[in-house]
Amino acid sequence: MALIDRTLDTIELRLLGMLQDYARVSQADMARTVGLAPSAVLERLRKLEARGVIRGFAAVLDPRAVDLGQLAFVAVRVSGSGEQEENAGARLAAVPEVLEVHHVAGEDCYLLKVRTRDAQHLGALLRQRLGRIPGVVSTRTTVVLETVKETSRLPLETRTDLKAVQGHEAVADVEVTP
Amino acid sequence: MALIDRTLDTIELRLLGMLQDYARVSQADMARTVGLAPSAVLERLRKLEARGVIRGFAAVLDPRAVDLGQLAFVAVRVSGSGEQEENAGARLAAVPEVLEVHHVAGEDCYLLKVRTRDAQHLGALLRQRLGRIPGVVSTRTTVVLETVKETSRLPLETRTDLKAVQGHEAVADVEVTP
DNA sequence: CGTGAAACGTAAAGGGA
DNA sequence: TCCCTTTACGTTTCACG
Repeated sequence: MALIDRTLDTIELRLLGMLQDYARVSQADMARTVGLAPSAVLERLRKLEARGVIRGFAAVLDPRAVDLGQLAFVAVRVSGSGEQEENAGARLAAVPEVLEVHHVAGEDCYLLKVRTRDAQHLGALLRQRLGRIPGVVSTRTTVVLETVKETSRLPLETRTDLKAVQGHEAVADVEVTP
Repeated sequence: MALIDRTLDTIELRLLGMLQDYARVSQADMARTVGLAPSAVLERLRKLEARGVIRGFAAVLDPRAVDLGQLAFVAVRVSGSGEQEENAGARLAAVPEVLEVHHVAGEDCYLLKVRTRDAQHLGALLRQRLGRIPGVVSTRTTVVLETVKETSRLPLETRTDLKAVQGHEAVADVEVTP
């Protein structure tokens, strides 16, 4: 797939930026902002989704409002063959309270991001659900006291943007002697 | 605010579930699914947003597609007064590549989730941007080799749901002798 | 990529349980 | 308070140029 690495143009970056800020923005608004027809915006969005650049659209909820006020990171040590290790990863990922599973460098094989109601429920999850997964040898938990920032918004390179600005609007503000 | 702890009913949980799965779902679709008029759905969504239950709607992008293929978790040790500590947290949070800043229990004050282009850029970020923040004493970085699961979807209690099903559809499938 | 028209969705007003 | 219907307006979608 040569397409997967195809670079994103200015318009696509601006569309992605708008969608990261507010996924329910209308195509018409995007069209007005980037100066395209709505149909062209729709086409670009479809292609971005097909290319896998856009993975999905998610509502972001307040964890406390759904009784998941306790956040923790859990380092899980796994023993056994590579196959058994992968299997443990998949079983960790299958737990709904486990929001993230990362395979990390170092002695602790997996790093998990976990949300539970409170510390008690966290303890129960560790012992009853995670600890019982075959291959899981030990866990080391870091409890989060307060979250200062939490976003999935990726910083989009504005380099292409700047280039384009220099090549279009900016030149209108500058004396050019041909 | 007594409203902040008000519990969510079955319909609200279903709306939130739909929005978590696909934030661009139309109100009309939600209305059909939960069996309400579109206007009632609109009203509920507005209240959920006003209550802060819904924090926002975000597009989820493939980090590699925007040249942020290197994920890492960074434990940051901070020295100084409580005020200086908070200030360091705010400055860490201001870095776009720093997606999350959590204040954690234990000797390492902050745990960060960071995305960069590659290991080189990660190193540069650590030295040039994070290391220069006043109060930051040291950092310990865990590099992610592979992400098995990464979602922001919170598991919603289906207990209320099940009750409702028992009270409605389920009874239709069951012999009831009055 | 844009146009145009049909199909569809949204949001506000008004009223009822 | 919560929900419904109605209605005017905006948006999405698709065939076509």
